[in-house]
Amino acid sequence: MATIPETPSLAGLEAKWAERWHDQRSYRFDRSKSREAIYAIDTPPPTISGSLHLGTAFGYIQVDAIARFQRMCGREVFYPMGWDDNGLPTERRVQNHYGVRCDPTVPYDPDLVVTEVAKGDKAQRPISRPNFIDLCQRLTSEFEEAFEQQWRTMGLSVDWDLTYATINERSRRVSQLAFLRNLRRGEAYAAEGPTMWDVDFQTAVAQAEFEDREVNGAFHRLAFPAVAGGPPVEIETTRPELLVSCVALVTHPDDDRYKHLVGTMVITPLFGVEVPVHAHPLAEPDKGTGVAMICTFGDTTDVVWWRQLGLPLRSVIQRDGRFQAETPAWLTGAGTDAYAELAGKTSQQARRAIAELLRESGALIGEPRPTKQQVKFFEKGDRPLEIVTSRQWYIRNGARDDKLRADLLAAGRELDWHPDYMRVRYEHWVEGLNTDWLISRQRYFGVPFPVWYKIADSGDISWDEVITAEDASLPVDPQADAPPGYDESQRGKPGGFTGDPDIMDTWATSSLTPQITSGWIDDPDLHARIYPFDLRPQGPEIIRTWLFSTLLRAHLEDGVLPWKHATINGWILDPDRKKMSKSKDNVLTPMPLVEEFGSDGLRHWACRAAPGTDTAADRAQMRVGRRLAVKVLNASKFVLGLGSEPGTTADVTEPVDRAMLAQLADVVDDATEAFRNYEYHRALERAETFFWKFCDDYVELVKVRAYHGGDEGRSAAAALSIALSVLLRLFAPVLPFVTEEVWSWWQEGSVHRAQWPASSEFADAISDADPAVLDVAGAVLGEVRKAKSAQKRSQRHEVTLLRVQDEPKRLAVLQLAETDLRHAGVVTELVFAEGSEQQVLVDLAPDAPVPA
RNA sequence: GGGUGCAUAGCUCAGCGGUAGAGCACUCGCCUUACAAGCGAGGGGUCACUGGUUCGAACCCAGUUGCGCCCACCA
Repeated sequence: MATIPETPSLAGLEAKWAERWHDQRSYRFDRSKSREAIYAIDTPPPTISGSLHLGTAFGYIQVDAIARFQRMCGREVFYPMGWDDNGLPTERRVQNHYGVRCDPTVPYDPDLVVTEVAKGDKAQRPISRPNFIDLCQRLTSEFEEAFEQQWRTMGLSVDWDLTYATINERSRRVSQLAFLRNLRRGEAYAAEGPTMWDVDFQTAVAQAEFEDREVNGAFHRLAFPAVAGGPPVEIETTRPELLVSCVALVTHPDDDRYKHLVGTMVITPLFGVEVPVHAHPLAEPDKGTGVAMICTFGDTTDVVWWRQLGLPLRSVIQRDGRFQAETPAWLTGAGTDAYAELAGKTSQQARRAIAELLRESGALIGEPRPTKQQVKFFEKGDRPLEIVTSRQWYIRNGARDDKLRADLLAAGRELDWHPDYMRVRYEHWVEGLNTDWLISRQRYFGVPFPVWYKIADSGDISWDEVITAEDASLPVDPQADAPPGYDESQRGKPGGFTGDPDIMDTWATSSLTPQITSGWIDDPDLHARIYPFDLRPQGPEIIRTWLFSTLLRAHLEDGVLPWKHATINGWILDPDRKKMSKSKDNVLTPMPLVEEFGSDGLRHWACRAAPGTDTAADRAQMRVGRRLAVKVLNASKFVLGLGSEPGTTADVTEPVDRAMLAQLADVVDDATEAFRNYEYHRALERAETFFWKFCDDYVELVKVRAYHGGDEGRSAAAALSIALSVLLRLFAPVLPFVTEEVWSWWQEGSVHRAQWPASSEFADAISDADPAVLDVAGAVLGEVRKAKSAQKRSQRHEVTLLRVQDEPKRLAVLQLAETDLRHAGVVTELVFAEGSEQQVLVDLAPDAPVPA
């Protein structure tokens, strides 16, 4: 047992205890426990970057408080930590960090040397795919170490032997096996079709990764001559450059203005292509002229029309976002000349060019009218998404399967959400799904699809002849490994094979975090002990991605819910209540705040916020936490400095002491109930309010008696030490450092492995206790303090006469605390008088003569 | 446009049927043998607005306004 320092301090507590917890494996998961005795958390793997964001820390600290509570309740907590190092963010970071880019045609260079490049240096040298992946792994492992250090400093009670990375071998194996099983059951499939495409990253993008942004556009009004003569048909478009891809016009079937046109042919301006006019209910009479141009493809509605009306495919935009160089086959004559002006241009460039051509030709009616429009972007992208035709892998998600959709909605209702209203976001997402989940990405750093394709004797790839990897061989890299029954010499040869070039979307891996961490494939014993998990904590913005996709994979694989509870944390706002974001340059990182307020101060701030509630990054609130931690140190020093050995409940005989413990019993019951319901903030609030009252009123009342010893003094000392033990444990989940420090002064072992307090521990010290004693005495003491303050006297100033008038019943209660009240108020004479209402009269002694 | 959450002291937030709360900030005091990085006291609020339910509403219901977020919206 350590000695109590003369002046206790928070300085150095993080370093001291984080190291000791690590060395002693304080939070090691004991896998010998049975399922009922285990609490399993499906920890979110934070995206690896240079430093943690304060918002990330905010959410993880709340989860840690829950984990610590469950551990103290006697459950073995399975609390892993993952690193999301998979996918695009890492690729982009490697590109910028080392000034390289992946070029699969470059051969592997085993001696490649790269160095960090200066910021803003945009030059990127091409390197091979294996070299590129090496760099991704090198960079992420550096960041992982830094992250772990920061988390430990903030006191996360993670078992650091249970870390995982979304790109490591186990994750690749689990991802590939789950995919193959989806494929066998018909839940995964490949399809060729129009796909939302990012022209910069040159990859397909899934519905969940779209976001709308407002951009400046312009309506161009165009005239289409009718083949049969008569007035031309006018349309409005914001994408005139797609005129070359126009395959039809469309109008609403009930629009009387245009009914006569349906079934007729018109001619595209400039390009001279004859296209039909169709009727379709998705055409909106009040948009533009009421007649829309259908192109392959300008937007998702075009895709619907194209499918339902059986229109031809006339795409010209390539995967790099540029108009193809060759003149499209459907153009002749003047159309060929017009196209020459567009070939090789980007959409933006083509738009300007075509507007000029249209103006010259007279097909443009009036000038383009500027407008603001909402356009779909890849959330990480810089240019609008285009729609290109490509072959992609999908997993069924209920978008086109009513039974599956209904099952997933039912699963969402079965899950316990904290707060409950977050469930609605999930339901809306599932109800609004309109495409299956696109899981393939045309990128490099990620989990490859474990499939190959046969190459026909003609040399053509037979995309329908899929060769799948054997389960036991996983993980495989089809770019490096030959499929079963083939050898490497047959790669790319007629009669041979070719590997699938794509990788899986990062969510296709992270949707399997429960399977990855639980040992689904390679550790069935562990899997049985922790799966399904108890808790999935996460942010609100990834309900539609991570939460939904995890639930989907578990449903498809096992037909079960992967966890019982989901907690959704709130956002961190800057002090002006604006959402923090990098673009606003108002992002705070946690470590400087830890420096200033201590980890306990930061944790206190995070745990004062209700689950799911957006919270301002308020330094004043963190200072409050720091103050509380300091107070815990000092109050503990006082209690433990009373000298005697810790008292027992039998020593607590005085009414004031019993009243305090009776009130504490209620606090313990309430805090326990709150924590069980994931309301860590209520538990903290209850404990904290009690603690300050305990310090200000109870300790002040009994201090002198405790010093004096005897039976009465022993009663106070015992009550104080019982209360301290309980309070330290109540605070332990939120203030792990200061509580552990104090615990180490007088107890064996860690407070974080101590039993969560129960009021039954001191039940025999509070039987027949009247909790009002403390309140009544505290109120009178308050009157004494007020009188001294009003007369600008020290609180140690003598009260020559204290006269309390009150109802007999309250007087009787007050008399139980008479001696303590005399000591605390420095009262010489105390008089009680019965009366109908409370009146307190305080006579202060005249100022003492100044000693000569 | 649909959904959802929020609106309580100058600020940040608890409270969610039973006499309006905390911290910060502000004012005035106090070296008081746990703590001056402390302690005591004080001022400060039609609980957004309008109706309703109730003996009683900050709290429940309906509507209104403002703010945030999610989804839809590319002619």
